[in-house]
Amino acid sequence: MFAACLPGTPLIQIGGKWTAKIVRCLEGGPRRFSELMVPLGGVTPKVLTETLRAMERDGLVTRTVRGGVPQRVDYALTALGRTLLGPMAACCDWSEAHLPALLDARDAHESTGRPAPS
Amino acid sequence: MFAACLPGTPLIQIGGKWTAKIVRCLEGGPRRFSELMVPLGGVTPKVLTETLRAMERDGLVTRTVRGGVPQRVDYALTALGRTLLGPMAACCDWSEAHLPALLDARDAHESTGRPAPS
DNA sequence: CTGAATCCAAAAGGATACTG
DNA sequence: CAGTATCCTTTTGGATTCAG
Repeated sequence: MFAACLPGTPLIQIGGKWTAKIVRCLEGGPRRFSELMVPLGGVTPKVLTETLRAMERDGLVTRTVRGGVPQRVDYALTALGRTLLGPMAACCDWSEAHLPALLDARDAHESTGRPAPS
Repeated sequence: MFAACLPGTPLIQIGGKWTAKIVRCLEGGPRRFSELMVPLGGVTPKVLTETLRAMERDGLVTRTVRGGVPQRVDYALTALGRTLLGPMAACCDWSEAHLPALLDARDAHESTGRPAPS
């Protein structure tokens, strides 16, 4: 979802489908596994685990196991992870401002360009 | 590569693997099909066509067929497409500043966390 | 030159069930 | 609660070939 679009380098894509939302969910402080599951809306534990592991590997989040009978694990942004908040905000601002226009264009194109796809 | 990460909306991903680089290639003005092929480094015509068609459908680029014996087609950013340059620059700045740190973290994690994956 | 057609491999994401 | 283990579907991107 987040492309490292340096002109001279091969294209690198950072993160998967859920990375952006996870970063925003962690913006306000550490969250538990289940506290991430719910607001993400329908992500499966397998995918959430994979994504969080990848982000941990990349130094974007920390994973803290806090024992106890109902096990508890906290995820939090690292300093590096917080540096993503800036560009992420730029993307969100763009979405709020221009995504409707993009979707309008998409609808319009489907109406004019291909009236009967049957 | 470009996630519309509004908190309340379902996640929408804008563009594919090459969208970011295409936008940057078009930043300086219209480009022809073959002028996009080369700097993108190894994209196949099929994928480039698909990506450009999607961007045209979304109102991000215009496609202008200029006849002639060697056929010529120009692609250019629309006003909407140019609004992407801002957030895109933020992403590129982030990449330049923090991508090395991310890759370092990735290497370090692979060394410490899993010494013998055989 | 531009791009459509076909076929294909890999990866991402998801459903479901089970474990410490 | 916080995952792990399997299996599966869909999507994406690519190689190759052919056409206007």
